Amino acid sequence: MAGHGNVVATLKEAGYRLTPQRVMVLQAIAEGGGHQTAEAIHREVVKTYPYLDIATVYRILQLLKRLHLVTEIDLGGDSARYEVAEPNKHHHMVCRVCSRTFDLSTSYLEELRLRLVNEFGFEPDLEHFAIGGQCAECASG
Amino acid sequence: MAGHGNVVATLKEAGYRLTPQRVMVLQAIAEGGGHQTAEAIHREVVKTYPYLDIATVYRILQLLKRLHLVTEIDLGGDSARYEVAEPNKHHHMVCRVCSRTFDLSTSYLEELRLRLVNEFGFEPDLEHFAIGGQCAECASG
DNA sequence: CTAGGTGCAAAGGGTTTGCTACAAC
DNA sequence: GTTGTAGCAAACCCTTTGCACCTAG
Repeated sequence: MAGHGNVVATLKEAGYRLTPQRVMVLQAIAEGGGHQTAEAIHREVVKTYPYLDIATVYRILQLLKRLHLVTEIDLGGDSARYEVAEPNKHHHMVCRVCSRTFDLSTSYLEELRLRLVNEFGFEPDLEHFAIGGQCAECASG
Repeated sequence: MAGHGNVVATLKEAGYRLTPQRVMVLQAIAEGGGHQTAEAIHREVVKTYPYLDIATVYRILQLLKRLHLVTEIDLGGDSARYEVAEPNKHHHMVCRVCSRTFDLSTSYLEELRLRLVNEFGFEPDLEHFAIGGQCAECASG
């Protein structure tokens, strides 16, 4: 897998250490494909490194979230799920007043999508999505 | 407040008892206005009836949810919030294959709205919302 | 009367935190 | 050598559950 160089670079630039645990967690998220729970990630890594603690997984996930390397999807009921962040994929919020557009990470709509699929079996088209509304500046001004 | 008759009727029809606790919880939700947590509801009722247990609040909320009298909104991070269900207000899912439309409770988009407001200060226009996609039947058929 | 509901207390599950030893740099 | 991290265990928070008593119908 290429692209891991980015992760390493991002970690180092931010002054974080590249530990085996972080590499393994990152691999597990990437290889797992979809949206995985912290527990699933832990279960996967433990196969090859039995000492990894679930608390460490949570700390790493927080870190990766903060660095925008992974995205958290949390529907409330069960545990949160994590996926590799795809920086290019996003939707838009369009202000009806000033017409400016703001990026909106796919994860926001991913939560909605997951619920529609799970609860209704309805697979929404969310490819080119834009939400109209009023931005913070125009609302306060 | 009129409309409480509906609630009483719904409870009785379903074979449930009308207890003071249920009335008080329902009142607290209605009067609280927005989306309240179980703890906030409990805090409110306890002012006039100090014996109400938080577990009872949760049990009543589950019941009201099951009867579609209140709606649960759960963003994952903090505790779930509850609001009176407004049966008339809903959005639509439109199947791109069969063109049928399916009702979508406002609570689904309410979660999205809350996140956009909280995290970006962006107030989305979600009045007449329709989501395109493919329904369960057309996806399996 | 009698099923269903409440209060109390304790358990549960996911997530976070304090601390000491350890490893990346 | 420093300082951030991992492992461990315990705490945390919200929510659920078991059980004996009580109350709405």
